[in-house]
Amino acid sequence: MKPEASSRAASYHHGNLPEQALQLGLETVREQGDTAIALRALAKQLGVSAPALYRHFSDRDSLLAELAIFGFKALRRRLQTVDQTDPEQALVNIGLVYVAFAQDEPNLYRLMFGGRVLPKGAHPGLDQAGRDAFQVLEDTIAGAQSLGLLKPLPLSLMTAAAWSLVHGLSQLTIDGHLPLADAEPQLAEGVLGLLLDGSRNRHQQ
Amino acid sequence: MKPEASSRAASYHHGNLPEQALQLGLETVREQGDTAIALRALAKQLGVSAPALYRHFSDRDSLLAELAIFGFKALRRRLQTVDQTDPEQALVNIGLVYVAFAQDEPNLYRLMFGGRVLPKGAHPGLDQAGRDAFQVLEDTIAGAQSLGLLKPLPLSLMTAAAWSLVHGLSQLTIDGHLPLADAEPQLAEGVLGLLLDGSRNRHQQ
DNA sequence: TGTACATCAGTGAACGCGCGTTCACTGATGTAC
DNA sequence: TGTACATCAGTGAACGCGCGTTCACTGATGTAC
Repeated sequence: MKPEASSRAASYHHGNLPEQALQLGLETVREQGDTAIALRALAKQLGVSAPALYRHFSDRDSLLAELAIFGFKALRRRLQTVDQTDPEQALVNIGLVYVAFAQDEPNLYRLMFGGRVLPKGAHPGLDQAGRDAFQVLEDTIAGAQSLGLLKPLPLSLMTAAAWSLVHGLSQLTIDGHLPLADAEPQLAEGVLGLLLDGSRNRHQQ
Repeated sequence: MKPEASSRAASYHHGNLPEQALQLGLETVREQGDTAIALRALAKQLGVSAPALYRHFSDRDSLLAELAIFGFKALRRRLQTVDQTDPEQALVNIGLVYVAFAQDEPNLYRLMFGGRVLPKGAHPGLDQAGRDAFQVLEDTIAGAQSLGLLKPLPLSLMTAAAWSLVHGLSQLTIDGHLPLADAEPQLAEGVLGLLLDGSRNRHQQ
């Protein structure tokens, strides 16, 4: 058992370097974006030599990947808070929650979907975390579709449309191209409503 | 008049350094992304000293901004090629052209919408170029709306929805999260169709 | 047409910087018997 | 309970690097008269 693992750091053996490195890395990303992450600077702030980090992260990209994984897990958790009892409401709400996440965590969201950083496939854990988050969205749509609420089009098409819309709206708002949610709170709802109207099965009932 | 401006460079006075720097910068972005842009490296490749570039660009960011402006102008030009005679067809086509542009120029598109690079407002010319491109999209929607083809909702809402969708679809495909256009050519059309259906004025005629 | 001068567009050298990463190492911990 | 040993998690020093940017400068060009 680790001696007082969480409270005070041991002198030589640090005890929870990886956790603290990720924690500090997360704060750095949040405040200054992913380009501000530097292993040397991180180590210095943690009071540890730079090579020590290489015990726990094979290189800078791996640390960034772990931060992105953390982001996807957080996103997934947020998406899972959406009440699924009313499938149609759930569709709108999951979109709103998605966009709200991006707006709460702009820099983390940019890292997750940076594109420049870490080509897909380089970090299997990252790809999986992304798929896991995406899965919640897809399940919600599949649920509504199985009840006949949505057009009988391929699920992949419906989810691609929904994901594109919320992702685009997220990016454009956090980059200042469109007004933020708190500036125009009904924007996201209106936008989602348009897509939902187009996805609805009108021949039903 | 400049002596043989386009053909051969003068020995001391270069003649068209800024143009060549942008040209080479553009190639670099296209091939390696915006993070690969370095003024010193650029100067070296152009056979010129690094400080020479500072005659024409106040700093690295200004050069990046000019490349992004070029990108927005190119996008605008592409969007303007869309035939506007049938307003409804134009809506779909402008979306397809938008996404095709991003897929043809992934790294340039990422620079234009990077978010990390150059906070909005820092480069007035860049913001203007972005608005100019966006304007073509908005005009197309306004045209269709004025004919009563679309729901009588605020234009800003309709354009936000359309832009979000095409932007999101662009980003997700160029980053490998969704299949590319040539892998699944009908995806973009289907996605756009869903939004269009939701935007149509059903009480008309 | 010629000349003085301002301006423009380059130059080489240097500043100061922090970066990622590797190396050979040492101190601390865990484990088998 | 004690000891030998493997393993783990740190260390300081160094490599090699290219970066953005500033400085004082010089060569080339354009212009007024």
